Amino acid sequence: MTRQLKQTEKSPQRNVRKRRREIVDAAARVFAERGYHGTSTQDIADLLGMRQASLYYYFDSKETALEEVCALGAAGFVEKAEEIVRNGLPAQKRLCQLLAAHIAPLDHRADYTRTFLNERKWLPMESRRKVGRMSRRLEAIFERVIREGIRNGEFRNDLNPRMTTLALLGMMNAVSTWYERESIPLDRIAELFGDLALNGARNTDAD
Amino acid sequence: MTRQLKQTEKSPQRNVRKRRREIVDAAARVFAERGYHGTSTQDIADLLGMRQASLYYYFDSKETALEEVCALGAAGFVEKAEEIVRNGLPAQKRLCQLLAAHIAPLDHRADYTRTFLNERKWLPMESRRKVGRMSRRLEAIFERVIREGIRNGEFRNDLNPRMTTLALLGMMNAVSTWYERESIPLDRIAELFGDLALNGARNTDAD
DNA sequence: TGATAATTCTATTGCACTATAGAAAAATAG
DNA sequence: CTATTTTTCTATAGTGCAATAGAATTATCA
Repeated sequence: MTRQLKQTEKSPQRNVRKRRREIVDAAARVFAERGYHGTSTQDIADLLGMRQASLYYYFDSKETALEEVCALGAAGFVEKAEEIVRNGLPAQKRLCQLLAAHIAPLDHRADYTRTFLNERKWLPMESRRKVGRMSRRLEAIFERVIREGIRNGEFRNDLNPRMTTLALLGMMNAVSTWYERESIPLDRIAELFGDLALNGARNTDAD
Repeated sequence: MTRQLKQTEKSPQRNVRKRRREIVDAAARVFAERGYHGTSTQDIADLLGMRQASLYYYFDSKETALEEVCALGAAGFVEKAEEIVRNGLPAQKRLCQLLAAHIAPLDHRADYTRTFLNERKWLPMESRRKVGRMSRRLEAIFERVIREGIRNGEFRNDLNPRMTTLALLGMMNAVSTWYERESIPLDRIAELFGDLALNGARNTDAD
């Protein structure tokens, strides 16, 4: 009896997990659309056809839902990047892969990534620091690839790894703000951005 | 008498304009800090040491204050750019000047530019379209300089002017999110970003 | 089926917020 | 000094919101 109860409390049933995830999905959608402060828990419930108060069976607070959305959003960026950084390819190639991998979730996980990018600043201290650490992990990956490229001569040795990282991430993150308006496929964006980052705009054929 | 009254209504006294501007300044500050939906009119009043209701002597609504902040924020970006685009210098030089001019207000008008960049999406239709037009004017300036650079051979002819513009603006706008943390002067950022945009990361001295 | 647990519901509390009304106070002008 | 205008104030209406309490419903399982 005690065991049964404990198990129920500690590891929620499959159905609870599933429903919880549906709610997080809905939250991500409205948070991305109207911002955290601009959405009411009623908005989330409406999207699911359930009552506002019923949400509190799954979440302690609106803030908790934001934490979950942001954590998933951040994870979507970091996971693939950690794979790429270790794959042993040339730094140029890895950098392009990092750019492509960073753009991808801006599309197929748009609600999560947009919420992570724009709304994480409203998280309470503790969880804000947590997603902050994930951000820094991602930045460190970019910096590491750039440093390795400089060391082995693929990249210019006067490159500032930190600023280059921030420039590239800013360039990529902004995609989420305009790519719905601009009719251009994501892989083409990745291609063009990779080329711009590696070669710049200047025409080197000129005399 | 009628003349006197009309004058009072149509062109507010110097003091009214001045006080109005103080309120807009305060609004910009809290909007930038806590977001539009995250700030109350009480927050704005607190910053000025006045009563919340007194704000309504100068503004019809919180929304009106946001409109004014965003309009000023947008103007700060466009004005200098329109000067630069016509100055007849080589496209490479003009592009670097555009980048530097775009970074500048992110510092000395930080509250206005951050509010413009992050909060304009909450504006009502009409004024959102108005600041949208200003954004497009700025983008058009970047695109024009890039096209001119391609035509005269300064830039690679396979450059995509639209995507390059969006890449560069994204890169620059992101500065507002991190430059307070990173201890690096703005002119150095402009220098590094200009160099990256023109020359890319690749080491062209390598064999 | 009937008992127990899981899930969703109705109803409500209490608070924070925008905006308005009109009085009070301060500034300005005759 | 008095009258008038400008500015700020107090007080409050009205709304929307997050969160809680506890009843009703639905699912699970012996």
